[in-house]
Amino acid sequence: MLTFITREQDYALRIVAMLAGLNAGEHLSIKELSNKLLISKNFAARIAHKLKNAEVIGTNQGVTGGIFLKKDPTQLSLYDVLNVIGFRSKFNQCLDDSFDCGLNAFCRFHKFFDSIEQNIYTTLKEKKISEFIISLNNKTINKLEVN
Amino acid sequence: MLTFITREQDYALRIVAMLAGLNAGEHLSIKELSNKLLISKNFAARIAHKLKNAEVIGTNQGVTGGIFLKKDPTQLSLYDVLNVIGFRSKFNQCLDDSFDCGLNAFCRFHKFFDSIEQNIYTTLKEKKISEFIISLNNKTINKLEVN
DNA sequence: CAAATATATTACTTGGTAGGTAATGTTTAA
DNA sequence: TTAAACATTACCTACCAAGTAATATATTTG
Repeated sequence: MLTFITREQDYALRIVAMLAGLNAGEHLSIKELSNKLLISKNFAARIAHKLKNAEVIGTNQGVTGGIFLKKDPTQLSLYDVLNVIGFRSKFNQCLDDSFDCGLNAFCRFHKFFDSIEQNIYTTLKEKKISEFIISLNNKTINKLEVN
Repeated sequence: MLTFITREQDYALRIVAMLAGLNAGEHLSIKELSNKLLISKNFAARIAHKLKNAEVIGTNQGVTGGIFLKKDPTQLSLYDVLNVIGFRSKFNQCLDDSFDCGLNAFCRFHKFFDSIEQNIYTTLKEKKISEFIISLNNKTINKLEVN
């Protein structure tokens, strides 16, 4: 099954959405986050590292360490987060710059696919993380949490 | 790079769009189609076979054989064609029925992704092949054609 | 200062599959 | 009969999403 966003990108969104629910000055360990969000700790750590490099989150090392949101969640779009994880999905391969399909720009499919893709990207840029906050104490997690 | 539609599905659209440009009673050989549309002959034949099984196209065997559109192109949607080639793309894996993401239906990302996906599918069902006809003699093909 | 526990970083594995190739059969017009 | 069309299936293979593993480094705390 093809998807437009990867698991890794999806996880990044979840992580940021949960950090957005913290109060100022608070942080969360990757261990706790990964348990709550059902992501492997190693995978979550790698994602966190990318988010840190992009300065979307900040990190504290050491025994009481953790990660926290660095950007304003009302200004941080879903696209911004996806982009950190290498978002480069295309609706159709012909929309990729490096792709020469042989049928030139007069192809009507090309134009149509392009308009769909632009709608998607526009929407992802409009929607901000603040609209998707995941509460630490929410009851929506239905799997056993490991301590 | 992730895409929402596969090469094979894209090729199927092109083939049907070119057949839609024929006059009643005309047909085209797979060899000629595959040359015009820059698809390998074997690959095109496999796609044509699927389209025939779904009764989207008809075929004539033998030395003067070829394939032709069987459905009314003003009624045949892009979705119809894609579906023949196993279209089951999802915007995000969490939208797949068989996927349990652990965060339940209250997840706001899920609802948001679902709305995007519904928009895409609705659009693909609304758009008909007749809007995308590829002319046999068009000048949009810029690669050398093999005989 | 040593132990515990956090993040940092990179290397490796693996399962699935998109995309294409190859080979052989069957049909039909000339 | 032969050439050329479609029919059908088997196979290949390169890529990569997704996850695992291992080790290094930082920091608090008793």
